[in-house]
Amino acid sequence: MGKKLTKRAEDYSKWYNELVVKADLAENSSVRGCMVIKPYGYAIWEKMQKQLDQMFKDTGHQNAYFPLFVPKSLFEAEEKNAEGFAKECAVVTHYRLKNDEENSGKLIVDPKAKLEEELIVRPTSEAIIWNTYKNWIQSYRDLPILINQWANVVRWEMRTRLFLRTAEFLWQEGHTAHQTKQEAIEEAVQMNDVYATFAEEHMGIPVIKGIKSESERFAGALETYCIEALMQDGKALQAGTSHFLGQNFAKAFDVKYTNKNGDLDFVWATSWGVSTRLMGALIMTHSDDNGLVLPPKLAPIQVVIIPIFKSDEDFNKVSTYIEPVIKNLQSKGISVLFDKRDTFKPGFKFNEHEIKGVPIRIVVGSNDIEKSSLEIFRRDKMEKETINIDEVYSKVDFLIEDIQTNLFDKAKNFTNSNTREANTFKEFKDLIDTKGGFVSAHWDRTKETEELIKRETKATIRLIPIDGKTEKGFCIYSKKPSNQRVLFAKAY
RNA sequence: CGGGGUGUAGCGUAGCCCGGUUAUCGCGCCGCGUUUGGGACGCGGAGGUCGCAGGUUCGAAUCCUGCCACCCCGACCA
Repeated sequence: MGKKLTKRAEDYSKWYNELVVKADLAENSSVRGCMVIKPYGYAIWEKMQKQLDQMFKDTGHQNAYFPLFVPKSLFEAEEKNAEGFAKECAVVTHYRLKNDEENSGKLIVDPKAKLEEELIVRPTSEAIIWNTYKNWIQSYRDLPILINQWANVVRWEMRTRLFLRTAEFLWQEGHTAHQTKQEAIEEAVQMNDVYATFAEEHMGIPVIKGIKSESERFAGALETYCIEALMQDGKALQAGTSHFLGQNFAKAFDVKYTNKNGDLDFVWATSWGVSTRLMGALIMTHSDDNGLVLPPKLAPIQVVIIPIFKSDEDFNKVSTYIEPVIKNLQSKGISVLFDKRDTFKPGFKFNEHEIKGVPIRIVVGSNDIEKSSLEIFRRDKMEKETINIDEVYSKVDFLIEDIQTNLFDKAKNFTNSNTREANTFKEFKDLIDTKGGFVSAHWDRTKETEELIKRETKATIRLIPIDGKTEKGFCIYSKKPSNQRVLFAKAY
């Protein structure tokens, strides 16, 4: 582990990368575009998984698992979806290797083992799932189907970035089938709300809820709901999406049910997902130049206790002094690490846990035993104080709450103060170029204008706000009338 | 797929233009000792097919050819 992290102003993406590696979250793999998620990073992902999963269960969903491979014929069934993903698919063409006779010890693909039909490694599972649902659905009594899958998917991206865009990533994808259009739309909106709640209350990341413009919409969807968050470098990150798929997939896979009147009808569908990209959002939202900052709800270690000792005798005294505190905190469900390693000096440990974003640190030594005290430190504000050992329980309870709230509030303020209105194209360009952040502006709702603005400024429409107020105005680019502002930003 | 760049120890690098001792330095790693309330220090040590293949040469990390990999900027994207 090196010294301080690079200042983020110099080069944000370098800073981000270095942080991910130093905080021991993940590293680039030797496999093209893929990453290795290290135990500490995975522990955070597991906490996110567990909490999200509970929210899915609370809204009536169940987990299931579907195949990794999608036969090409199924994949191409829903044309728009297939077209949207075609350029980034890994394809399995053979099922066997054999010894290379000209090059001993090496293997080659056996040309005799060519598959009749190629298998696509899922970039998303709509096709394979809808092909399965076809057999599950006959009557209105079979509906709704509310299923979620935790899985890995592969998208062969040209350029990759740890957590934000890797060739393989972990995610959850919900796929639901409903009797009515209304019910499906409500489901899609509900799950987008679940994502927003999770982002804000668990991750401490303020998000804006909205609808994607047609060109940013998921391939095969009629409507894409999304949450967007603003990162510390002023760029936006799509944190989650929920799609109303209409009857597109039902029609493509011929999924019909008999309704109460005895008529055949296509079902209505939704799909929704969040991925390990959320880890990227977490890192970029809260981190500072001292490293990662974790909200207590997602921190694998909430409290680290560092003993100061010179000898075994010292250690035993400190250990006896602090043991009841550890037991008590753990009994309340708080995860505590007693860092008793004698192979590292205290100063090293302080820094290590700061880089890893541990929310609370407690330091105890023989000085404290005499005074019945201990030192307690909060990572978010980098503040420490010495308190009486009896106060530690109420203090920890308070800090766990307070750090969670403080992180959200801080990020919320940042987002608010980096969301600005533009009324002319010149103003717009200025804001995008010099300040970044979200820019709220009128748009004429045409693809053409959206494309031209993107080409000239690199900013895209992140979303059409759901709670956005209507307001008469004129498109900043075409000057045609508009009745609602939309949010633009440069995005990841 | 277009434009640019880089491959030297686990990581970061010097040397390459102008070929010539045992391939440089820092971090990290191992051993011993002293240290331990904010990233310790001293001494000793281990670790290299200089991306791969071929060529030129008495001699190649260095020059030439081909290949491969990765990075950055575009296009694509959760």
